[in-house]
Amino acid sequence: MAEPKYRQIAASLRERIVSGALAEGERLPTEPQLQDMFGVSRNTVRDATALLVNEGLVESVPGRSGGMIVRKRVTLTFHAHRVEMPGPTAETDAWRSEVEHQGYEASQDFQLTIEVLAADLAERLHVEPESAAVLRRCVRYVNDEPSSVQFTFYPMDLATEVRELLSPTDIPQGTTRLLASLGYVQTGYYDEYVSRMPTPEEATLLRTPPGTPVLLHIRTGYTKDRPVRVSINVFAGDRNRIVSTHGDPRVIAKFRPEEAAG
Amino acid sequence: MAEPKYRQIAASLRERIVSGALAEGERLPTEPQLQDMFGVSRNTVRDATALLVNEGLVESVPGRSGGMIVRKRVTLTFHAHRVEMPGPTAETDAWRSEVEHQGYEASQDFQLTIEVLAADLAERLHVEPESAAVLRRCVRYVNDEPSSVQFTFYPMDLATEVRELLSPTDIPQGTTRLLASLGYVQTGYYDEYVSRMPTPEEATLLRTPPGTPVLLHIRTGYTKDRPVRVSINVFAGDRNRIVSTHGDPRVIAKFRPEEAAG
DNA sequence: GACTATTTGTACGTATGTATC
DNA sequence: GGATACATACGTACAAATAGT
Repeated sequence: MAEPKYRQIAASLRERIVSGALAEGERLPTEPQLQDMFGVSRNTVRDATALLVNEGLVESVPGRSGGMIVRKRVTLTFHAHRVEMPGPTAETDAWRSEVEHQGYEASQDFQLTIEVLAADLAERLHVEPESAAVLRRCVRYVNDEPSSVQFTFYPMDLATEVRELLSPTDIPQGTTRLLASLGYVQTGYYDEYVSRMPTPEEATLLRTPPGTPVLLHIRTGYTKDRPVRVSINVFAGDRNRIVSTHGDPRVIAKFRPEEAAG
Repeated sequence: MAEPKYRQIAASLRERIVSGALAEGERLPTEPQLQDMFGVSRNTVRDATALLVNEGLVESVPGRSGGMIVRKRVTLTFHAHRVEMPGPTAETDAWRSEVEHQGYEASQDFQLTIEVLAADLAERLHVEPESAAVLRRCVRYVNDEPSSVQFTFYPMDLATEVRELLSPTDIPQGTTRLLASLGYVQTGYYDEYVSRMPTPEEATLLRTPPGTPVLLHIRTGYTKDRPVRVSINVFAGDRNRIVSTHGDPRVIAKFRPEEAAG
């Protein structure tokens, strides 16, 4: 057999989806219908649809008027450059204003804990592995749907200098600005971008359907003297993209005017 | 049933993997062994391992000494900031020197075609949809394994001005530098980062196992007068990360010395 | 090269459970 | 409750890939 039946069936359905013959939100034929159409058993049909689910193309909904549904995606744009580097462009609550500027409703859950640092995080912060750190965690919702989670780690010795970091509520002015006002001016940062499948915890938290990867943005911030924090943003890959601009701001404003606003 | 059997089995195996009890490259118990261990049918065992495969945790190898193997990942770092913005830091072949600096062997396949622009690309380039464009495509191999693909689109009218863009071979000095020497100096760019599951074509080209997402880096480059190109980098998510630094170079050099070199 | 043993892959059948309308 | 859809779980059989004899 050149190509297994279930792959042929998946290819046939995939073609109808990407070509637009099956639009977003539309239902695929039901399993019994697909059995008849392709002359195979139900299990073989399910092997085919499982492939599409894991590609993130369709989502299954049980029940009378359920079925395999072509997934739609509303993409929120997250501007990596707008949040940092103190100055006139830094905003009170950068993420919230981003979301609202794009016409959505923003909310977040904040939580503070003290954690033992994993080796890779300790390395980024230039502290001993197993050191303690303050973790400020923020689950972010767009239109009441979880969209991303941010984990920001501060070395413990910094938190003892800047006691506000231990405040168990969101800091309205932003921690970057707070630290700057106390002499910890961020003069540079190191950004990493990674894509992988979510852990089960992340999938539950972000309510990602099977076949949805996460996009990680890991930012290490430095003053002129030391690393001051590591921030890990975990984005549901089907609902977010990250944008960053470089070079002459007038040029960007000319060709991406929507970026200059907000 | 609170939690389905196949999910319980997957959770049990997952725990042994993430805890390190099952190290990278090691084999999971075989299907018959798992049937005995958990007292379930082979199909149920396969449902469990399929979950792990789609999470990118394990990979299946058929055959006598095959099995389900815990995946290992060698991560190549791609520096987004080192490639662009003409100046003393721009290198002859930025990607190649990156890879070799990290101790791997680099090679690439180059191909030039003329394409009709899709709507989203035409928008980025500020040209009419369905316009023609030059596509310079580069498949990049690390240690002879495909690692990423780069698609760079130049508007057709620019290619008629800069005929070298139509050369069907790699331009050693780099197209950014070539364009700059002809007066098309890149003064800014717009970066987008996206994570999604690969299309079957991408999965074949990059030889990604099931459960591996791709990481997309889309860069639109501008002179002071116009967009001059869109470059789409498709990275196999299990083998690549993208890094970008901002702010005072001395600070970065102090805390990430490995970034200053190479 | 032929053969065998082991392991995963494909494909079928059946039965029952759960969610939704 | 009844109808319809997907989800779970069992069983069976044979195919394909791989390593060793």
